[in-house]
Amino acid sequence: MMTPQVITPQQMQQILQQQVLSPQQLQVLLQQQQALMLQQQQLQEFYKKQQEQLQLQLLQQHAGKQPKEQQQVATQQLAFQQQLLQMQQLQQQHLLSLQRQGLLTIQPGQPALPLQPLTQGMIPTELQQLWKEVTSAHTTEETTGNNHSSLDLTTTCVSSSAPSKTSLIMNPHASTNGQLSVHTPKRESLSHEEHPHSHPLYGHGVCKWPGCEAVCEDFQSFLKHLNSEHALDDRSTAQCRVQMQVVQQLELQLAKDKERLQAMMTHLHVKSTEPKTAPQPLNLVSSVTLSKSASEASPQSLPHTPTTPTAPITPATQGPSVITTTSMHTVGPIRRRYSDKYNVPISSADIAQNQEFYKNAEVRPPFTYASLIRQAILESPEKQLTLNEIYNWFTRMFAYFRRNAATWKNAVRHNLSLHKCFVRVENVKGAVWTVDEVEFQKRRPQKISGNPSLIKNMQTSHAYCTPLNAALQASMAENSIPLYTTASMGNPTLGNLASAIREELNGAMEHTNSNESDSSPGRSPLQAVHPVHVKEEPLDPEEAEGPLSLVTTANHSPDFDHDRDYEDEPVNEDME
DNA sequence: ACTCATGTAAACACTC
DNA sequence: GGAGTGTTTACATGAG
Repeated sequence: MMTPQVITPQQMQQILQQQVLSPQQLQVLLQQQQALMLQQQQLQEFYKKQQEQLQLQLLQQHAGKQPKEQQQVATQQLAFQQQLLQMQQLQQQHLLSLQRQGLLTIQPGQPALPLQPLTQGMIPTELQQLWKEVTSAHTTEETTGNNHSSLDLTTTCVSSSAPSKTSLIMNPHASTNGQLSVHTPKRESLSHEEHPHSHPLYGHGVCKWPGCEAVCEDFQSFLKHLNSEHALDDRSTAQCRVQMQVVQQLELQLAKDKERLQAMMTHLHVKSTEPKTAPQPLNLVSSVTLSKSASEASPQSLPHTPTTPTAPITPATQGPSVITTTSMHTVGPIRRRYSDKYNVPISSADIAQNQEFYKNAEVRPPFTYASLIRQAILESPEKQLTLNEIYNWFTRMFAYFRRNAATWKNAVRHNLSLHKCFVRVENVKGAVWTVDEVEFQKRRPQKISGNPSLIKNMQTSHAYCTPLNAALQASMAENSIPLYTTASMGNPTLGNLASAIREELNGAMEHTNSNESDSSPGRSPLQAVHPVHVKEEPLDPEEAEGPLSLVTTANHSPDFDHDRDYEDEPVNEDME
């Protein structure tokens, strides 16, 4: 019985998976928080009913010995209230956690943060179960007088009279999830003896007991606090039970997430490998490599990774053509927008694999023509290419550009002419195109929400920075740096890349500021060249080649003659 | 609503 | 004259 008022596991999944919440999703969450207020009222009613029911029971069964029973009832009620409070606090902690991660925003007026008398996220059924469980545990404890027996709530619940049925129903996880070995002070002490300076419940001078956050200056005081405030009692037991449920739910969510991820990857794998065993996609969410084993992660193959599994950002126009390359052949020239290209969350997946992926899969690369052109030029040994060489680079690097030549070639020419960052230079054997990095940097400040200069410099960085990788990095920067940060956690290579990128970013920032101070990459051929045609702002050759010094293009120079491969190979112009 | 970046199409001029 | 190259304009689209 999952009510929409609580943050359901599914929603938690989304939160955990997406890393980014759309405004709509945030809105939904906020609305849910508001709905929690209504839920609260229901809880209060339920609580009253429970009280009445209990009172009635007690009156009927134990008319005589009231004092003790009443005391017991009072204790139970207190425990229940504490239980509710604890649930509420836990939920708030979750919300706070989400907030800290930037996954959830809660408006100041929202009722989620201020403590409420009752839990906000519990549904009546759960509360009822908890209530029965707590009371049963309490009863058992009272009757047996044995504190230790209450440690295993599962057992005690079963042995208790009335609520045992519900407890059983409620405990399928508990039974497996560790016999509910409540964190007794004794146990805590043991654990801390093993690790004198670390305790799961102690950190940053604060007691991390759920909902506590008491300040403990040192570990000793924390232990005192732990033994005094969180001793074995109903409250602690209830809190423990709640925590158990939280963990169980999270585990459940994780399992579901994994399942979903597996399904996604399986699905994508089937399609992407359909035409040819295309290598890995470049921009799957990095979390894939984290959550899945290497063997499982292999099928990842979506170039345009949806931020959310349920709501891919890949537009409809791109959906089919992205993976099913066979469809591309029949589609022909498609006039479409790729405005999502910069919204694609791209992880720092294996560069070579990415390259291979686009080489083989007729997938539209999620990069602008300008970026690609620039990269083609920067990748060349002398940072200059003829138009035809640019064409060849496109066809060589992207299977996608082996079709619809008229369209994209026109686009390439259009971009070369349109953007000031591309400078045409007369060569002895004709004209070549170069990149003016300064202009290129000027070109895109608005698109980048983060740091505009990052992209640029990221793109110009690294010897192993293939064109794809550069574009990937740009995309990463335009989306969220943490993406490749997380990726680095799971992959040493990626980690190196990530750190290298960070270094590069730092250096590049300075570089950008100080600008043209760096030396030119030594393009000797160009020195004998006069820029015959320069758009609007004349640039002397040095300026044109200036900021490229970061780029070391050793990678592709040897096989640059591969251009001929596609040169000789007539480009398929089937769309015309 | 507006601006901007981008993609696509097309017309045109120029050169080889 | 045709192909390739380069420029320019126009329009559509999506994002901010």
